[in-house]
Amino acid sequence: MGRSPCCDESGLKKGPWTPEEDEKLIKYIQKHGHGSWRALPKLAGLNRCGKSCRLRWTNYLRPDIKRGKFSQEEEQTILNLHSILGNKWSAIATHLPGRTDNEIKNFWNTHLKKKLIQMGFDPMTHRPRTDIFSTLPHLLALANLIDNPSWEEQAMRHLQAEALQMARLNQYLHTLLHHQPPPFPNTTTTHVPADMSPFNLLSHLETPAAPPSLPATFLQDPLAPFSHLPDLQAPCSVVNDQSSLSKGGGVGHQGSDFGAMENSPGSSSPWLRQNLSPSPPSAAAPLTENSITNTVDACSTSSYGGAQMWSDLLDDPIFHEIA
DNA sequence: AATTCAGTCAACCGCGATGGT
DNA sequence: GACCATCGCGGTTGACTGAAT
Repeated sequence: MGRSPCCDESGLKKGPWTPEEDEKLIKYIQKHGHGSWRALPKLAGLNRCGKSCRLRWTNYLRPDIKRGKFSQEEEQTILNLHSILGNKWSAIATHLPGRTDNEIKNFWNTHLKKKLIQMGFDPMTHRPRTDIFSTLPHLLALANLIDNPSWEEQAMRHLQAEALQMARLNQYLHTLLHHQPPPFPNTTTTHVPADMSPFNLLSHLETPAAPPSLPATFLQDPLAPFSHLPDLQAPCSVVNDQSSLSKGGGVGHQGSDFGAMENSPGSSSPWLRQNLSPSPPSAAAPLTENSITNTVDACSTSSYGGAQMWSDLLDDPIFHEIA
């Protein structure tokens, strides 16, 4: 339980590593493996603490480390995983081969976080921000509407776009419900069919077909269909499954992801995903009146994050003003 | 050319978790 | 069960670099 004293020891070198130190560390680990990190520096002839050696190896010297810019795919994967896992950088890193948790964390803090903020999303919850600053885009949009002679048309488009999000959310929930959850004897070792992965399900949301109404039992207790699953609260099984997501979606997640979807701050990732997609919502297939009605009914009563989105929307005076 | 500023990223720090005795 | 050593994680810092002034 106690803290490691290694970094408190005086006389040990700190700061940037020299090429000579790197070489010593690489040669030693290649020959002997790292074994005990605490013992390693002495054995390798380094005047560093074990912690520093471990960090240098795992974040920089490891042979399988991928360098260079993050691809669009990697960026999307990070966004998706962060919406579910939060700041679990090591867990996210297990789904991005060759990337370190430190690298992903830095990329998040320097790029993705800002990107989300600029788009009006809370980077922690992945949901539209409701504070004073985030209403600015709304205000600007409203100003445009007032200035524009065809504001009714724009308002209708705005409403359609919002409703489209709800329709997709509804469809997503429906898809979740209609996949029979497999028996999970053990959450850490069991794989689920590919389609059970929330990310694979997300990919089904391309077409906003008229979503069916949700069963009343679901509206009362959305988690009930999954109540037999062990450990609904813990999203950590994602961490244990090294095979999913980044490897092309061939293998899915474990069942506890449902718990993660429900309990994690980022349960509105479909919403975010749509908003980050290159094509604007209004470019998608038209909504039917029925789908909008169903969506509003479902989302306003379910406990899924979408309900909160909807209630946020209803609480938004600007939304009312436009409507 | 010098200075300032902002962005990036390697490295450090502190804490909790884990495993051994 | 208590204690201790070690590991691993996430937050933060600070050096470095390139762009802007």
